[in-house]
Amino acid sequence: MTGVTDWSELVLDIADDVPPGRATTYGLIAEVARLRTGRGSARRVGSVMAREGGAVPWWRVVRADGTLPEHLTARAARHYRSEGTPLRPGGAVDLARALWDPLEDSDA
DNA sequence: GTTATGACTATGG
DNA sequence: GCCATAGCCATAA
Repeated sequence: MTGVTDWSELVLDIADDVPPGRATTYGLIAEVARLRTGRGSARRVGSVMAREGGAVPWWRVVRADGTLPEHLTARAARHYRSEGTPLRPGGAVDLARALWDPLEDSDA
């Protein structure tokens, strides 16, 4: 068991597990959170990240299309470059190569 | 109680 | 590819 008590803590815990050079999506985190707590939505994940995302590698959590909101792209791009995250033209994360599935890794 | 809002997503034109 | 719409669900006013 994880010892996680709050829903938001679970989201942050998953985000913290994303390995460098990879990324996951709001939707996937929401899916895992829903399996483990019975509720959750991508929108809710975004709310948590907006509030407490500063405590985790937030740039590894992207939208379903690999992008982030405009105000975060510049900062995220710097991290991607230093981590070697595969990108697509335009600066979005290349999810075809970089996607990390929390469901796959969650058995650990 | 209802409305508006948000680091979302899927679908259809 | 872009834009609009509809679902989504917790929070704040």
